[in-house]
Amino acid sequence: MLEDRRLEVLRAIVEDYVTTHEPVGSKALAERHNLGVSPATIRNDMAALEEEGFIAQPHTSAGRIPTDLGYRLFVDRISDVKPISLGERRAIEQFLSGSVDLDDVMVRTVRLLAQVTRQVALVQYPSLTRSSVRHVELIATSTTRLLLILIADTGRVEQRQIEMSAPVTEQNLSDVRGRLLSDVTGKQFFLLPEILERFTEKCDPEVRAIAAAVVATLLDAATEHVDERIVIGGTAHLARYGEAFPLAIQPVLEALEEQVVLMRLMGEVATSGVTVRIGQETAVEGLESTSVVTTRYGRQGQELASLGVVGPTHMDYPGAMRSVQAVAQYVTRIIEEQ
Amino acid sequence: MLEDRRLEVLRAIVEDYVTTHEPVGSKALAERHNLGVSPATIRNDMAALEEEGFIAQPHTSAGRIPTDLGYRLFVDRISDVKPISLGERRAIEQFLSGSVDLDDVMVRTVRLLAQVTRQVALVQYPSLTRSSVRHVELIATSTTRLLLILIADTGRVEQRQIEMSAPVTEQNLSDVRGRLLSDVTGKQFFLLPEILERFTEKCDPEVRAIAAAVVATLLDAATEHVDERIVIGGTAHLARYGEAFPLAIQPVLEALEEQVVLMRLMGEVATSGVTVRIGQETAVEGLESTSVVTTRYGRQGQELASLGVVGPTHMDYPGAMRSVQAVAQYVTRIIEEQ
DNA sequence: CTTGGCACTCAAGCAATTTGAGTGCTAACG
DNA sequence: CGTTAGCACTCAAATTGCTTGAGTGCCAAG
Repeated sequence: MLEDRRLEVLRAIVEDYVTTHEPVGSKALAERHNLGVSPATIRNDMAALEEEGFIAQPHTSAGRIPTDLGYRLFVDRISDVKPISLGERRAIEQFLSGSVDLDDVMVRTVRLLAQVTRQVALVQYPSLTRSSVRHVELIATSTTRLLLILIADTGRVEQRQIEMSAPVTEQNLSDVRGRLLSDVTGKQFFLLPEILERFTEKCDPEVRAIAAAVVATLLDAATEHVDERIVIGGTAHLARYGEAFPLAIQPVLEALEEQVVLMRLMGEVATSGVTVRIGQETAVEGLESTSVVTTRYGRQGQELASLGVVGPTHMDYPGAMRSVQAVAQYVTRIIEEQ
Repeated sequence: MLEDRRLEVLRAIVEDYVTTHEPVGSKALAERHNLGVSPATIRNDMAALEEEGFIAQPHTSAGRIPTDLGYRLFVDRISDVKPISLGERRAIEQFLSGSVDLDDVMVRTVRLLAQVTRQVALVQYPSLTRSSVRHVELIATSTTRLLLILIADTGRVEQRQIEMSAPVTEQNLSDVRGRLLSDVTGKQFFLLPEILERFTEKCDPEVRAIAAAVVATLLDAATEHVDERIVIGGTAHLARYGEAFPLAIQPVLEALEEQVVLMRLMGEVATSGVTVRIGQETAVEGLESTSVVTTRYGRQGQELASLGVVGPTHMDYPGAMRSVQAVAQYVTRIIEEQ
């Protein structure tokens, strides 16, 4: 009972602080939320919450603001994530429909997410390793130059140049292409190393050089740095929290330009549900005063990649979680159509 | 003679202001640059320069800062662009070499440019219209679904889905593919509408449906929104000019997220040499207090696209022009190897 | 356990004052 | 005529002292 009210007080503090961005005092709380008790009682609760580390005072004569721990508790136990409205569903659907290719889907998604959450949005390209080969194409662009094109069932396309030391005949190329196609089409990318292990040996001696080069390039293209493509959008929203806040934007922008950081943010995500990392939990230098809300997208049990938003720790968590989840659902659907 | 010294004074003011970011006074000028005259004389020159609109005073008791017009004069008549050092050449070369595909080249270039200029960098993908068809591939991913892949000689790849209402046989597809390949390979993209005008008619009646769909999609992919891909990097540098300056970063970030704005910045560029647009000259809302330094890249007379940097009007123009030009040269070289 | 009362703290805002960098003007100089 | 020293003047920015009031913690009464 008493515990319950304390949580209510914390919720009220978080909600108020998120909207006003100013420390909230006991009086303001009593007025704005009908907690049914006087400011003095709220002060007692606040003292307890502060003792437990959920809220803090910037200075003696100020109100309280939630700590990272406070936000954590709020997210875990207090907030309820409402489903998005029909209007929002429609808006998302409309925004994402009519994409011409995967790049287009990614760009639209990141814009959409940035717009609805009013935060910085991140969208990772569908993982190659987790998808299957739709098609492989092998083209001679000159007698000694080949172009290998990989197409995944997500619509993702990778291409690599191959330089051959000896000229290649169309006949030989066609031979390799045919074998390759029948071996790998429809297979999952992560199985390719195994599948192609004996590919070269099984070829006629005269095409072995080609086969070897192609297999090497293909495996390289299918595994190397391949899940690293991430699109960012909405960075302008960072500037909104002008300088008033401990959120200095330079380190944040810097962190978001680091591939390693992005990979960490998008990679370490629970396979189901929405992941929220608050402040220090991001474990990234420069993002100490931001929170990251992410989720995976792609068919259940076979998630392709992650998407999410980055914002100040005093963000609207329920709203962000809601939007991230909804967008992930729609992207999943769109990608499956590709 | 007298005119000469005035220009020297302007140069000194620009150089000092660019490094210190503070209004410069007559005394400081006399000390730091050996102009051979006393502060009083410099004051007279400054009064004249102010009269002509090249410099201004933020307030009565402050030094002078260059106006946009002042920077203009500085860029046009005063600054000399030194060639880059051997070390820098090496660094650029090393940074760009070893790219695996076009996307990689673009990403590396934008990072490089942002790093050396310490500004926001913009790099536009090579224009399709200005390049030629290296290869076209047409693949059935199901009986009624085709995938069209366009490969330009710049290494750029575009792909589109085609939905057919009736099933397509491999035979018919192969027929269309063969005709298409022999018609368009090696041709410049902007000639395609003309070249393919009668393509469908010339086909056998039974493949006309396919031909029509393919031609329509191909022309669409080759012309529609196709030069709009621009990569941005180094936005963190914007935050460096903290809030101290009239350069509020939010409008700048917002502008840089607008496709239309980017196109305008990258599009309206002289075909040769480095273009500098200062302050208002950018003609973009939100970029009034920034300057844009751009140049085209790609073989002379057949430039493929633009690249450049965006920074505060009080930027190091000679340095930026130098770097932009040097990077453009190297990118041209790299792209030709692709 | 709750609440009104009250003394206490301290950031933030305001006004008054000082400081000094930088200017424009004038008169003298070569 | 261009240059320069001298000097009065201006005004942003920094410093200081003061006031205000939001918000607190604690205590005693309900």
